[in-house]
Amino acid sequence: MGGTAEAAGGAGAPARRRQARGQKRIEEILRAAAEVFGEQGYDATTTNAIAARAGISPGSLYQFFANKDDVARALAERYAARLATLRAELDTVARDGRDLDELVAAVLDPLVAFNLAHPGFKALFARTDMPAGLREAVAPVHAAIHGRVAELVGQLLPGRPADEVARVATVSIQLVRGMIPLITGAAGEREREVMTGELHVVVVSYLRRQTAGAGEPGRA
Amino acid sequence: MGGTAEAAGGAGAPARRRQARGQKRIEEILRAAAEVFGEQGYDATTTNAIAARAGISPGSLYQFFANKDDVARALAERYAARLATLRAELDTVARDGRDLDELVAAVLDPLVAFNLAHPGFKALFARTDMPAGLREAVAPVHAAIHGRVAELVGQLLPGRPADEVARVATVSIQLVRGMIPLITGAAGEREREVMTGELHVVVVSYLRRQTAGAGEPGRA
DNA sequence: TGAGAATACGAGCGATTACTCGCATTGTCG
DNA sequence: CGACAATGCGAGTAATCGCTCGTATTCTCA
Repeated sequence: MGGTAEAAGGAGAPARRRQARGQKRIEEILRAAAEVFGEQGYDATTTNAIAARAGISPGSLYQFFANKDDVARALAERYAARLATLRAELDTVARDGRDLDELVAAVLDPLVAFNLAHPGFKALFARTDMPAGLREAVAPVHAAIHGRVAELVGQLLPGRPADEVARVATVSIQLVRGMIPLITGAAGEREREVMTGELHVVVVSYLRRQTAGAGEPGRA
Repeated sequence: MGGTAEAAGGAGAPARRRQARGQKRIEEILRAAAEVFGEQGYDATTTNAIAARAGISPGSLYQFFANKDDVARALAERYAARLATLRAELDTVARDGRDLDELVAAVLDPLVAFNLAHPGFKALFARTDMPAGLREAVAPVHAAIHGRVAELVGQLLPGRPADEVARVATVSIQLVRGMIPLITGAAGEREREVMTGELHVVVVSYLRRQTAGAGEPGRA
């Protein structure tokens, strides 16, 4: 989880023994990084700014992280771990034979709440064009998220071929990624709720069309 | 339209007389910028790279554009002009009382084709987090696009309050912006067609739900 | 307690980038 | 042709940024 500092080369990394102080620093750095990423975006964020926000020197940051991408990777993995705790609940809800509305709400509501609680999340995941380093850093987490969504979609569309399920999952994720900025960037609480409702409508409408068993994908 | 070079300060700009050679250079610079923006993204694109792609020196670029953002602004306006030519056709289609499928197709198909033909477009418009300079540069064009979509949505949802129409337009645009990378980044022609179909399904499903006259927006 | 490891610092290095400037060339127009 | 403006060049400049390194401090543990 916490930072692959000092050479990601898997072979002979001695893996220095962290002190409690070091673990605390890592937490502070990641918290600071999340803040600045959320405020400025990934590209505009400087490592010195992260260090300053964390109240440490630039050199200290590099005691724990190999480079800027490594900070992003660690932060992404941290987010993935937090999201993973939602998984159990989701599976439970999915197995209960509720209607689509409740199912989608059970997924979207915690997800929206997560995005509001962690402003740095969208800076790492909700971008359409990423610099190469960032893309590689978050790729595994992206894949994990897609896998989980595909599981849910698979339960929703039983008997569909795997590539179709994967496609519906990809599109669903993209819909959420596209709408999240409208929600997190909403002017007030009221507008945020309205936009969250719109996201709900969008996803439900799309999935309903899929469950309706349209034989040929795409338009008539 | 073509580049606000040399001080955007509105007052006493002498507006130098362009020679034919200069106009040609401006075209070449914008073409080069569109290419590099499309390949590298806005942040990663350097002004020197644009100049090199255009086959000119860095200094010559600044003969015509005040800075990097100014290039983006000029390119955005150029795109806006091209898109404006589609407007007349769209209005014609909209007034004919066709069904929603055809209407959406009439909007989306040229739009997808436009994105495929102009790879730099998405670098300027399909981003969720933009650096401040780029946001300001493309803001007017964004507003213009939103206005046109709102017109279409207004014809589709007669009698709805303006803020509702505006919201449906915003969401629709966001759906397209979110899905475009899936289409332009598709592996082959087949996948691209499939993803275009999915975009069509998404937008039609969403709009159908809106036209169905759901009294309260959002979820039940 | 003492030795070695982990943590901490922050000035500054090397590389990159947006942009400039002095000067040469080409076009315009009387 | 001659004067002036527009175009063109590309090495160079100032600023920024990711990251390093020498050194000082704190912690661990035998």
